Amino acid sequence: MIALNKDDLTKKEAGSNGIAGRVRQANQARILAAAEQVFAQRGFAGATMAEIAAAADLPKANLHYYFGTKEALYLAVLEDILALWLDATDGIRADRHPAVALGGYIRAKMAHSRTRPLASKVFANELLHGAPHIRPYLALELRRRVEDKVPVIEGWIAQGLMDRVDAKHLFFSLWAMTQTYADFDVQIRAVLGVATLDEKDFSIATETVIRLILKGCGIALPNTEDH
Amino acid sequence: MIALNKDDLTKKEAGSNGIAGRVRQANQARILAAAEQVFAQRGFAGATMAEIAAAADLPKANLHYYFGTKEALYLAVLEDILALWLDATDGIRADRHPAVALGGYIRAKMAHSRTRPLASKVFANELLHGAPHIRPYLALELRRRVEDKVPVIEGWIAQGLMDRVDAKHLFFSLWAMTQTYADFDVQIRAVLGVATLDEKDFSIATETVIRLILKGCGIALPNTEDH
DNA sequence: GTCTATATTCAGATAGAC
DNA sequence: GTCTATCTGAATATAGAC
Repeated sequence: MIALNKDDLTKKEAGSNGIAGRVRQANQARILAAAEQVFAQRGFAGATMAEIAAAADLPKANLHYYFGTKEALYLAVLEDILALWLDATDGIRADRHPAVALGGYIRAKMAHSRTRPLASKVFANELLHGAPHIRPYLALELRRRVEDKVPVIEGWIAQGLMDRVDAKHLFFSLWAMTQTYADFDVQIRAVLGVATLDEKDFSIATETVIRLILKGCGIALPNTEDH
Repeated sequence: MIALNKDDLTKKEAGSNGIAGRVRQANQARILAAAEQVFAQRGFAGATMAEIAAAADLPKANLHYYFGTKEALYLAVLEDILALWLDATDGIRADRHPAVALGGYIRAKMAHSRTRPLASKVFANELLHGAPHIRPYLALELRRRVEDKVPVIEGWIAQGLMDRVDAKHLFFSLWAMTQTYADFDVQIRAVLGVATLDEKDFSIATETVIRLILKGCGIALPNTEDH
């Protein structure tokens, strides 16, 4: 399919944004997906451009052409992940009952661990080694996001909807309990004696975490069943 | 202090186990400590023998003389950590009240995160990348250890001392909640807005986790205050 | 825009002097 | 037993043909 029709060429700057732009987008997406996989498995230092190129089924020089350096490619992967990361907290709002909001948050984070384990691992690896590439982001964006949610939790406490629990440490526990199923899945699989974590394993995990957290925070089920 | 007195030489095989043996032990310990630090910060792939040597304040060739290869040194570090790891579960026994046993376990794991964060990070990094060096250990020793503790939890449930909670997933949550304070401390420090986690931070963290877990499992305080 | 062939850098490992 | 100097292999990056 090398031939291209007229419609494709009607786009402005067709030479770089038309067909070629599509090839570019497709190649970049393939490289990013391959890079996420290799960085998740090997870490930043352990990953090689050759392995990423092989996973993307493209020549090595292609990666440098699109992303310049290994570090720039890594940053591009991290950026995708970070955008994804913050969205999950959206459901934590003062107008919701804490059982619905926190239960939904746990479900979302667990679904995340199941569907995007590689993203979680890349992020975990970055944190584990002191977050050299995203420290500013943590201190600004993540911190602000948590600061936004703390008053919501404290509002629920003031309304008597839950116990007096330190909101920030509650988040640390939530992140840890849910992300461990992606980051440290080898350990979980070894203890459970299974080759892979299936839907049922995640279902039990999700219900266990929700139960521990909701009951642990003294949150009763809401009257209306609107979740 | 090159000269050595007669007493030192009276030891059997003095040449390799006497003074020299002590130097050997001291050097090996220094190398292991330096290696733990560098492996924790950089991961296995990111760590270099040169950096470990610099941290140990010894020439690079010395490391190869004592441990042969980088991988052998890494395995020696992991072995030390693994021995330490299993001991913490010792307090989980059927003859204890779950509030005492699990509360004590959480305290022990939290103390661990505070005093040996580097060990925790080396272990976390190994798990994160699929545990290539310790997979057999996980499937045998760790799994057996958990299998030993599951009946203890289920005994407490049968006695009505706690809710019906999946014992294995309870362990996954406990490990995650406590180790996150060592492994992902950058994230926690960023959100809390502090440069280092001090005793007070760990105190709040410990009480929060104990509260969440004990209440989350429906565990009431025991009658006798023997902890 | 794409890719082969190569330059450069750097880390793991060791030979051999002390 | 210890360490300097060096070898060897591998990985990032790029020059230049197509």
